[in-house]
Amino acid sequence: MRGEQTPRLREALENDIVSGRLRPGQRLDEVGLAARFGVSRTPIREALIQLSASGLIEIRPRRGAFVVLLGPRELLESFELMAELEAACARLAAQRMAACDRAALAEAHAACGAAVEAGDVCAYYPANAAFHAAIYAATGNRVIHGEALRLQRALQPYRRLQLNVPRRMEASFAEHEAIMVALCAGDGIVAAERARTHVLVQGERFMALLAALQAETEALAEAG
Amino acid sequence: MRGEQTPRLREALENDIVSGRLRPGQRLDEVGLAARFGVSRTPIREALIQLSASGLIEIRPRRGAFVVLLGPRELLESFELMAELEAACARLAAQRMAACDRAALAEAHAACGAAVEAGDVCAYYPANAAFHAAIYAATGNRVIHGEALRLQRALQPYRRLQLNVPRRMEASFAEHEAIMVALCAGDGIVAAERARTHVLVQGERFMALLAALQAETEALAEAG
DNA sequence: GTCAACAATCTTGTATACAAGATCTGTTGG
DNA sequence: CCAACAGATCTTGTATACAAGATTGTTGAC
Repeated sequence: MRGEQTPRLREALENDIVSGRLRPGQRLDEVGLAARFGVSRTPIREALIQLSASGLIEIRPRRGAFVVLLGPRELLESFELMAELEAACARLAAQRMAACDRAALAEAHAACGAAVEAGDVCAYYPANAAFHAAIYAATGNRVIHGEALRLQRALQPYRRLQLNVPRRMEASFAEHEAIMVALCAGDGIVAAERARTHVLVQGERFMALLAALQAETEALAEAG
Repeated sequence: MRGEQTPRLREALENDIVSGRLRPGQRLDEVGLAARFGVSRTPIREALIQLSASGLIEIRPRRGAFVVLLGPRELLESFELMAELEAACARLAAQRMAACDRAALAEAHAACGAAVEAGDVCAYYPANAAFHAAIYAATGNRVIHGEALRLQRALQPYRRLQLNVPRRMEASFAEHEAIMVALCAGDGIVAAERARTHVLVQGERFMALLAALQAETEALAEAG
């Protein structure tokens, strides 16, 4: 074997989970993954442990690894944490944003706008993520930046289900606009409040969809 | 082997790091640890990966695992994140605290008071940690609770150096008192601001001590 | 005397082997 | 016909073996 396998495996699996190729609740078989990636179980296990630490999968001792399926409570709680983190990021960013951060944010916002114009929901996903990531970066605090990114990724599989709500993309973009205005005005308090609400609204929208998801999951469980 | 080794190993190493038996910057030798715990390298490696994910150690590829030694910048950034998290916890706790949370918080606060009365800095450490943990718990949000605990543990090795500052213990206790007042009054805004300041003050006090620590570390590096 | 290149040694990363717990299945008894 | 149990099978958790990169110490040239 040439180099290090574990990082590659972790990224590949992370991608599969975040992109939805691996569904929440699905079991990850070590030997199967080992065969698929052409490596032994050892680096697979190490990658799984890392994914478990970042909250994307759950390892149940002697039972195996499962893509995390957040229940309603945990999902709501996670969105609440995300909302608080985003609010903190917005507050700090408003105080500290440098010129290059401003430019990056404007660019990300424009990309969101383009997706809205085109009515392209698929393009809005990554543009939206990049917009939020630009705010994290604008805090100038790499630790906060990293934590926010980690949580963003952990919630990504769920966000995916959500922008299909009619007119949600347009509403989201309008909220981004309002956040940007506050950020550029240097008003941390308002920016924080708008960011918090923006995320919490997503979380709440979710609960409705979650009910459907749960029902579907249970139906699948009964059927299987 | 009987049961699962990895969790035991992780906890033991975590303890060694948090308690300061393993110094920041120190290298962790896999075979040495394996011999010490009477297991093979495999579970040791898995425990190290978990510790790396929780931020207590850093794994440099092909180089080994090292107890994280935060530089001035990272330390300040980590304290800033902690401050934001604590502020969020205080705000949510003020809004939601149940009777049992109130009781637990009062008890933890009393324990801090006892340590102050006795002038026992060693007893104040865990009492202080318990007080903060009681606030996290009072949010009723287990995800936030868990994240706050994780970060608290990661910063513990550094906090250890800090309460030796003259009268810091008394000042810390007075700040706790002020936070409790706001929490019990249900004033989330004030509680959040006080909690944030409380943590940031710790972080800032640190920078002075850090200068000394860095100087010492560099001296050691030169000497060794 | 200092620096650079090389070899011996050590450590990590990965593969494979094996033991023990979990799951599944087929059978038996009610 | 269903429930419970015993054996077989599968999967995980750990140990060990081996290969490749990193470290260290030595030697030789300048």
